[in-house]
Amino acid sequence: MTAAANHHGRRATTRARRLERAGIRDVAAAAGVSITTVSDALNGKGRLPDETRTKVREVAERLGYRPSAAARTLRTGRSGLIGLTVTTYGQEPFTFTEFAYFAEMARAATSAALNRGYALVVLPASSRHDVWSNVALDGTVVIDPADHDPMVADLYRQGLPVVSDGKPGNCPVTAWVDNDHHAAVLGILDHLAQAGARRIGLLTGTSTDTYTRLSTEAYLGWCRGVGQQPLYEAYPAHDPCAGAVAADRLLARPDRPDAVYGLFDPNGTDLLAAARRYGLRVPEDLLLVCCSESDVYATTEPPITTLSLKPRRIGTTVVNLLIDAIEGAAPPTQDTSGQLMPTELIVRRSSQRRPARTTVAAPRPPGEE
Amino acid sequence: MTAAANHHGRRATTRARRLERAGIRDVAAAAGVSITTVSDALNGKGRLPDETRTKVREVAERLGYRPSAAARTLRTGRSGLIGLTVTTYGQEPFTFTEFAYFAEMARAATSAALNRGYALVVLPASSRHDVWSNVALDGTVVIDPADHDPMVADLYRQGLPVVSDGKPGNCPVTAWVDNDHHAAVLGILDHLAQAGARRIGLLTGTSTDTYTRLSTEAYLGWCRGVGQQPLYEAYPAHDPCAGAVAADRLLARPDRPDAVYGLFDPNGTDLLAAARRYGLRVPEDLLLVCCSESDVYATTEPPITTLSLKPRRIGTTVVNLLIDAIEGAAPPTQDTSGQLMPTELIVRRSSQRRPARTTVAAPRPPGEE
DNA sequence: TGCTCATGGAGAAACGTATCTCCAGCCAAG
DNA sequence: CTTGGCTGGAGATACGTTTCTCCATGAGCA
Repeated sequence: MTAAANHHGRRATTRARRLERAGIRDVAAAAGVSITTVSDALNGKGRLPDETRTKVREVAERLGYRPSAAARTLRTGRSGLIGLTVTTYGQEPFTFTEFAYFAEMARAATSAALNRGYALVVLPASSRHDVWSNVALDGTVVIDPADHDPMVADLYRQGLPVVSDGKPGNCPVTAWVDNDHHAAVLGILDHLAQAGARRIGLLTGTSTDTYTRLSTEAYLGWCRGVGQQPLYEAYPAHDPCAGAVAADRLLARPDRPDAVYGLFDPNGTDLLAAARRYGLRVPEDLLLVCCSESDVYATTEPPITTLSLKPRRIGTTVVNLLIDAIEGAAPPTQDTSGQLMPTELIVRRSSQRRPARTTVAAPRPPGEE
Repeated sequence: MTAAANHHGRRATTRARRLERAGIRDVAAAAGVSITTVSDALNGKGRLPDETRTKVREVAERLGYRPSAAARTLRTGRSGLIGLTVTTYGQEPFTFTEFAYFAEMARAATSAALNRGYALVVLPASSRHDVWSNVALDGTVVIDPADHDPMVADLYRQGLPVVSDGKPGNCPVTAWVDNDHHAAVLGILDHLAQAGARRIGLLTGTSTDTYTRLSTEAYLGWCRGVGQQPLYEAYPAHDPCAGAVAADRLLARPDRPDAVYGLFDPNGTDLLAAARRYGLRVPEDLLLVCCSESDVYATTEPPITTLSLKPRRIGTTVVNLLIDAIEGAAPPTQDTSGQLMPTELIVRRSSQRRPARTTVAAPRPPGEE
């Protein structure tokens, strides 16, 4: 008695109880071949004549056979699943301020993964350890890991490939990708200075993530270099209301800036509203730039110059690096390799001061134009 | 010789080859108990004194034991994974126009799933059959299923619970949730009429999805009811450029509407821009409402009245219904049960005509106020 | 003493696949 | 006639759990 027949007998007795899906054994029995042959035929392995292959495939199709992903994963050690880890504030996954960025990035990452036969699982960075351990991952993408992130360290220790979006603070990862935030900020400040700005302000965040830290440092360094007094307001970026308040505060200062760069997506509208309250015209009295992926800034009045972090490119790169690591089965190297991606400044009217069309006198005449 | 010891011996010989994670057998051996005891201790089952439980847990912790999700899934038949199926246009998952809606909905769905111990897997609705069959799902959420959706039918046939966001055209699902689009559109049209509108136009889509169809039908029905000539322009909603063109076309008509409702998120800015081109003031010359989840319409000039579909509530409901079906193990009933969720109209200045503050004469005096 | 129960825990059978090992048959070359 | 290689395919094992079944022990009770 063959194993298949044996199984079939057992299966037949329990069939009445619950609806059972056809397994590889059923296909083997129906095709009159062994399990090995079925597996080889369907997976294109082994040495089989095409005749046998097509016959097995027909039978499998007829029975509506779907291989068990769980069994395959158990056997091969590969699940085809990639974790997408997002930072959480409170109950919600991913922050409000990073919303557009995250959505674009996740979309690109999803596409890239699917193109290579993987699927993405969205997981929270903190807590819910139960969920984490319940899903078999081949690797993980971490967005904006915190300094000394315990979760990342834990994953890495388990031998799981980890690629982060954002240079990791102080935890080992297989690889990382990040924007060149330093260069981006310097570029914006130079752009504003060329447009005539003399006192450039910054709207920044209070959190310690890499993006905020690097950007603020670049700003301070630039100020030091050109001898400008730093003018900035920081607020908790995850609080959507705090941004408007901070924007107001920045423009209410006695040493009011004549240009502002806002690090977060909603800063553009917040600053525009604040400027309106103080009767400041943009760009005549106030130059504006903010970091955003949203295209609403193309249609605001006036349109606002934005810095795009190109999240699509980042999402694609991160996933491809991760899958390379998974399939290369390269043991995570000690010296983690990083990659800096360029950003894109989309110049619109809010940061361009043309020869005044009206008779308005700018706070300072554009000296270095 | 016990099975554990036997295993341990075998394991020891191969240890040198690859880094092996501790399995349940290793924990059992180290704790001096059986595999059964370890499993029971860690899962809170069986009859064990607390003493044994804590000891086993300590040993497991010390060895860094992580149960294999694949093995557990294979054994229990539950993966804790829920598919989130998104429609695709071309290569990209989820459409551009549904972007904010989808992002919010997905976020809520992710939270809801995690709260109940499940994780979400993002999957494309079309093609990539290989990826689909490679992941063990407990159930699937389908966003906006197409009429006679073959994928949904296939999933359902396999006995997998399927819950859809959007009333399914003609395919069986376990349950569905949708907004009351009919009531929403009627509410908006009444709102506009009360604000003085006499010729309400509609910016709609050319696709056949439920949302577009129901909304358009409601509009046409309303027009018939009040005896207004329908004024609408339809465009392919997945093309971001086509919207601006359609908005322009609608306002360029000889029988130009004095109020417009736009079905899609970008319609608000598109219509505002078009109105500006034609020298129409909002709301004095043109009342505006659009369906959007974006809060940028709170800060446009003027702020635009929007209809929110409350995607968060939908995402949460859909996931909870699905998990109920999964855990209730209720066999999918033939008579699929649906649920209508209310929408929310956020009234802003663009749809309100107050007693004219300036000396402007509105196209028609607000007769029915 | 003999019987019943409750307690604590061990053994072993699955779950459904991939794959390693090995065998039978056949044909050609020595 | 023997040997060796190639073809087509069968058997059996392992992946790491969960869980069903069952046994040993000791206490309580007649």
